[in-house]
Amino acid sequence: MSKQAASLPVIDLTADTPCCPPLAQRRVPAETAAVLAPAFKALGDPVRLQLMSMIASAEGGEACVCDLTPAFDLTGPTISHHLKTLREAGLVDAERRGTWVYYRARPAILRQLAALLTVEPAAAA
Amino acid sequence: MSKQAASLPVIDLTADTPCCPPLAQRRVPAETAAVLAPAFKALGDPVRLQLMSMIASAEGGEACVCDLTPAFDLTGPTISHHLKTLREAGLVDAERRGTWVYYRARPAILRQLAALLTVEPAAAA
DNA sequence: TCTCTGATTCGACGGACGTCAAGACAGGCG
DNA sequence: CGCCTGTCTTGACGTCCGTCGAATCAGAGA
Repeated sequence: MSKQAASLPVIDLTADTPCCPPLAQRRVPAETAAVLAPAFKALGDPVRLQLMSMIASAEGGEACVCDLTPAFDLTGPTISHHLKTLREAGLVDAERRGTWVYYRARPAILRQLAALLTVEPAAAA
Repeated sequence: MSKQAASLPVIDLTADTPCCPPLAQRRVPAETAAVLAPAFKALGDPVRLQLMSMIASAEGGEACVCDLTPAFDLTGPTISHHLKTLREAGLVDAERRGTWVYYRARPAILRQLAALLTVEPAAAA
């Protein structure tokens, strides 16, 4: 899914307006599923889930690769690969400032994913 | 039948009490990531995302495999395989009634995943 | 009991994924 | 300029994933 944005029906994941009602409310159309599934897939790895959390919860809203890498028993290239996956899924943004590269979360898509998974508190009681 | 908990550090995904603060609020520990990542991974396929939605949004809260299968251009065994994946991820429950098998969503884990992805409306503006 | 239908399991195949070592690129500093 | 540090890309390897056809299992009904 490296070229996920290249030829798929585009849904603007950066928009602040939610594109989709909750998954449990209306059946998710195939095009929506094709666009959002890669984002869930990107979160479907323990390392990437932790990376995402470290970035999103970092002070100032951004985290340096140099702080991320030593938190795992993995090589630099592997962490870089996971960060690229998160980037291509639209979950984070990267910016180089001098020697270091900083990653920043994209809250809009996180909100969309959360909205999709939302279930009414009493819906299943 | 959810064997997903076979050898992992157990977090009770069926509990109604949320186990985790939002991903953007506190760094997700490795054990939590190891438990929740498989659930995201299970949703990381367009077919399973649609299956999940069809089940969760079905009237009566449950859907028959016989209604699910013809909605895709896939063979029965393939759909069955995807349903098994959702089952092992703890996202759905299956029950056989006579000839047919019915699937039902597990709202508790959906709520946990949604809670994990929650970001404060103004937190990142 | 035998058969028919619905659903799952088994075995196999091609492709994608996670990981690493080695090399390339970018920017700061003598 | 040349070196050093930090990050990314490349190429490779083994494993897991999505899909199918064929076989198997579970109930219903004649």
